[in-house]
Amino acid sequence: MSCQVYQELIERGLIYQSTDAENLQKLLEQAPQAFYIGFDPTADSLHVGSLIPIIVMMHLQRAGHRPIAILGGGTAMVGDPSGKTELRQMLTPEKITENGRGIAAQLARFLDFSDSRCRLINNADWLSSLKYIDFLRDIGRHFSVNRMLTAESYKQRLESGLSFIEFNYMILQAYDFHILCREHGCRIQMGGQDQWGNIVAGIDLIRRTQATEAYGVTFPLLTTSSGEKFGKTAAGAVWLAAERTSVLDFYQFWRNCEDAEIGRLLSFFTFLPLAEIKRLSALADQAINRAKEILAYEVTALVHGQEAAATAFQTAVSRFGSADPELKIETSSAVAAIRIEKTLEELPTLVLTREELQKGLTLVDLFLMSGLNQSKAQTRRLFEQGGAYLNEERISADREVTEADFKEQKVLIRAGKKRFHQIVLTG
RNA sequence: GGAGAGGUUCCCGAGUGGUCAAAGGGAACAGACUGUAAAUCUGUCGGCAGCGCCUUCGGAGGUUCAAAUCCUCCCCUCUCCA
Repeated sequence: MSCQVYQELIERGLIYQSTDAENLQKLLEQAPQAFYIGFDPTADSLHVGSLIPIIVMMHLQRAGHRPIAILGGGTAMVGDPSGKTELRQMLTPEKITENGRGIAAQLARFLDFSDSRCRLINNADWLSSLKYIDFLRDIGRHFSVNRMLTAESYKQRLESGLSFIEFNYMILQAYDFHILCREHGCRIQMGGQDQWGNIVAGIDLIRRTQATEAYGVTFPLLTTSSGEKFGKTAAGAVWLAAERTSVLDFYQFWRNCEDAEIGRLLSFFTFLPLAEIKRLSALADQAINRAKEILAYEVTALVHGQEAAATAFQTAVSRFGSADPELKIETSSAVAAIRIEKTLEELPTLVLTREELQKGLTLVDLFLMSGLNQSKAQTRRLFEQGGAYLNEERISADREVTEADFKEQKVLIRAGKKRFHQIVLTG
């Protein structure tokens, strides 16, 4: 097993803070360790925000450690106040189970679940059957309310309001850690920066109940330059599921990152060697676009596979041009091997039948159906502002769409410079 | 339980009877400039069969020619007291 993982994680900037770094590193170097990260089943797909925990799990699993992904089926019934300004809406148990299935399927793409090398456990298994009085006596007595109130996550909420149910979240998460430590020998918990208080609470609990030293690690919180949460676009969150965010949109999300972010994003989200990342992120002016292509390709390949990533790359290149057509910039990324075929384009597509067309469709309808716009008013505005194109010709006013618009059964519509959709006619 | 403050369009936040689809800022979208970047500038930013209609200012009623603005009840949040 590799002894360097912890160091590697630090160098990649993936570690924001940790308890007792020295001993934690020793622990990781001595023997394979079980560690856990929790995932909230708030949707049936993960989004790019969950990618950091996943990547860290991959790093550690590759180094021989045993990841445990905890599906927060039990804790989702309560709602974590950390990093949130108000009470989250509660999910039904059915929805949580359903979402859990989707998340489990996605995790399987990143982690090796064979021979119990990675486990997925739902904390509802032990949380939902808890007896209140027993729990208070066995676990609750170990918690000091005075101490809990000093947690940063609660401090914020003390100003805006915190309900008792949320106040209990920390205890439940600590209890998860306690159970995992006892039942699975898991002594390390990791999570986002906002999880620090919850993690430390678990460590304290384990020390008291099991006289065992446990460790915690948090990841940095990624934000955009304007302080927004990373991974949000006009269309909403960037999802890992292709049905929710098309592969091309996913690729473009990374391709359009800011210059200043490229180094961090490469080291967080790709497995390229650090030396290479350093070199790529030092590229100046237009050359930095190659680094963005590499980033976009690598992350897309990780999430959607090499083939889909290559297609997205070629589509983008044939649309916008290549950042490094002569391949002058060295990289170990597989993107370097992709031959650029001028005509290859696979755009998000909407299939339309002849009957539908003959019933009468306007340009506005087309933009709406493609999902490029949310309302007719929004689409008309786009037309007025000169941001709408049909087959690369600017649309100045709405009109009926006819078969004459279709070339080889296809039309291309475009909103702004970067958003495309293709409509294919059948039947 | 008592006293006070408050719930406004994606977010923050003005608005106390008509001129309010609701100031201002942020985010977002489009255009210009560029490198599919940043910054900047300009425009837009509830919906619809577009100069008119419909829905919106915590919820339900009411007063009025007319309500986000007044009244009643209810729900929720905060502060202080018990």
